Amino acid sequence: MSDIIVDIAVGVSVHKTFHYRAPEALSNMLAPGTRVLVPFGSRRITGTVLGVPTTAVVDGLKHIITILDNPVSSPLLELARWMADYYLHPLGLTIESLQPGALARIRPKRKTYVRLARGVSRQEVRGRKQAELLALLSRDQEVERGTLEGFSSATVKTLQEKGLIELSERECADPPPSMRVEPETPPHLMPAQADAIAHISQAVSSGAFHAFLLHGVTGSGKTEVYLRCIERLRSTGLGAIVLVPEIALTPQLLGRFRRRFGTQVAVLHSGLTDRARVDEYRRIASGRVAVAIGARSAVFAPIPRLGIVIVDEEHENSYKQEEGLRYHAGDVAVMRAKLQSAVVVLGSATPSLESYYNAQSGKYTLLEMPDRIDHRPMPEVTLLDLKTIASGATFSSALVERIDERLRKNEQVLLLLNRRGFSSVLICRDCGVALRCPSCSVSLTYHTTSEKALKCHYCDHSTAAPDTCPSCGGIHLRLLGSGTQKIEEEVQERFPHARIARMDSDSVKGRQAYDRLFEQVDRREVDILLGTQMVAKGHDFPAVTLVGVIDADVGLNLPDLRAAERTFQLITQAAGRSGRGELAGEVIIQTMNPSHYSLRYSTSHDYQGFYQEEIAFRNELGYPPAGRMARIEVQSSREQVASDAAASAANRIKQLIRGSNARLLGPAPSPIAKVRGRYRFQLLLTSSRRDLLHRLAEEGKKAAEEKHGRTCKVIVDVDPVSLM
DNA sequence: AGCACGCCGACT
DNA sequence: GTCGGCGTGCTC
Repeated sequence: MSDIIVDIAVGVSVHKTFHYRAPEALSNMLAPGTRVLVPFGSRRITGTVLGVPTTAVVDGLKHIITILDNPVSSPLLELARWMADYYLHPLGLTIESLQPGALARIRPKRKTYVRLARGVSRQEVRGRKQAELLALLSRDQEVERGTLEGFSSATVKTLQEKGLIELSERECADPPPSMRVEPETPPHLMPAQADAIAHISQAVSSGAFHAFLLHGVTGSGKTEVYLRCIERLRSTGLGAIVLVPEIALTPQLLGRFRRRFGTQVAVLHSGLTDRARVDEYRRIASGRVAVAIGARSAVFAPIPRLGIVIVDEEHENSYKQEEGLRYHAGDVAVMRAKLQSAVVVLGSATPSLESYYNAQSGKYTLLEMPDRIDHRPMPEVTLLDLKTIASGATFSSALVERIDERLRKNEQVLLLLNRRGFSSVLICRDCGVALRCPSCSVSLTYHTTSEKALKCHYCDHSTAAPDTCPSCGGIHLRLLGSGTQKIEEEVQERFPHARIARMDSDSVKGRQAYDRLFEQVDRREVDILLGTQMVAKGHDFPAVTLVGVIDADVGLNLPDLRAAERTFQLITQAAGRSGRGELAGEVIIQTMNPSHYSLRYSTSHDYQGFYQEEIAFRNELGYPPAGRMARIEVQSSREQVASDAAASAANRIKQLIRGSNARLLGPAPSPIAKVRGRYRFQLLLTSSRRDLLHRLAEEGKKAAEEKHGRTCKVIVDVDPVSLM
């Protein structure tokens, strides 16, 4: 029999596909999406069948080695093609990143099941144990071997040999051991919630693609909307994907989903072992799961019949993958829904400018939930001008008074300072030099945890803090700028009887610590919770009645087009943690810039106002969402190499750009010019046309690579989020 | 991305 | 005399 030829995307960083031979007998097992093992040079690598090429050179083709299981379904293959094209990433690698890396390695768990042999009439047996087992099986039909307690293997074996029972081995269908499920009584709905549910469910039942932006203020009950929409979906046999920021995967949120959907929930998060992740993946693919919930990569959950994709807190930056395949899970969710004729719901109290823009243009349907549940009031927000209080003081007297008041009333306080460590700079008073990271162009942060150390927040560099200036030998070293560690000390001094907990990436390492801290706050074992942006994200702490923002200006002056948007989101989200329970909430924001629009609109809970002002600025400069953007970054351990390669990219782009509406910014050193010993230069491209932008980015990349082949790394980032 | 091939420095 | 540095070219 002759061979067929198939087109294969290999899991290698090459922007083309390869042809392989396979016996014709296997042709019906080589549908597009089939995963295969192929020889590639001197190696064996995995690849994915794309189809049968129309024309092919027949000479010198190698044979496929084996066919792997877990094919990529055709909508997911289609999605991968779109992503590879949109994010300018090799198709083979893109496909591989849709599945857990360990999928091919880890075989499904198999268990042995015991049941009565078919067609055998009841027979008397001599052994008492044997009779018991037969009785058990005639009642329970089929039992997993491992659960048969009190029956020896001899009993089972004898009955099997007599032909009275049958053993069969297969993949176990058991859901993973779950927490106790206590079905909760769903709360009654606000009219705006009912309205949103009706719109979304109607779209789901129409069976056509539809995108919604659910703009609901903090505490308006967005999660309940998601739960109800998924509940309605279940009767139709369709499945759901719920994306949440990693940080929001708390026992609180998972508990709510598990109470509603029991074992029909599959959770994918970064803390899973390879085995657990693969098991969950297979369980989802088998169609036994109604809801797959997880962070960014859960957008690829292989739900067979997809009805709805929900992206909670869609404005969160963590939806953007910042390495390798630089996709945005929210955008991918919209495309996936489109390809599977499903509905996508993007939910947020502070939508990204991009999403609100799409809602304004009619691409998404806007659903508004302007009120908190049970008509609870929005917290009252006060801006405090730090310029009017004693310089160097961390706390205004107003904030101290308010904290005191809450402590007396036994209510909880949440304090936000988006800067970790103790002090952001250690500076020499004699020569003025600040201690900097040897591998990155940033100053080192002073940490007091365990030993007094200077740490870099961009690489893993860490040294003991010196007593004398390494540059001039001076002994007058001074700490400038406060982080959460320092504030924690100050708070403890000012409120010696308060129970204080700190929440930042230093104090909360790993999921367990995070969950534990959460439960402590829930059980009211903490009076003051202090932390970085971590404390502001999506949590529901009903006893918090005061939120204090210690320094709202952190991040406001960064050289980043989204600095104002990020500040507005962070402050609004932090403020939204206040007054979610029965008691009214209050918010105090300390700032040097009380007139800044991102703070003003945040104070009045005015998203619209903020949007109008911000979009005007974006329009003027052609920045997203008014225009599309791509970023090219050139990295090298040699500054000159990076700079030269970036210049070549710029020259090539300038030639191509003439007469078009595209614009080039740069090349310029990245705002953080060196990270981990690598110098970084970047170019920003803007245009209203995506195809043009793609072509320019590709050409720029090629030019940079031609100039300095392997000594530099060139990254293209389509729709960049971080510009640092 | 890897891995082989290839052409120049300090070691048994 | 070789072991191995990493520049560059290719992988059906």
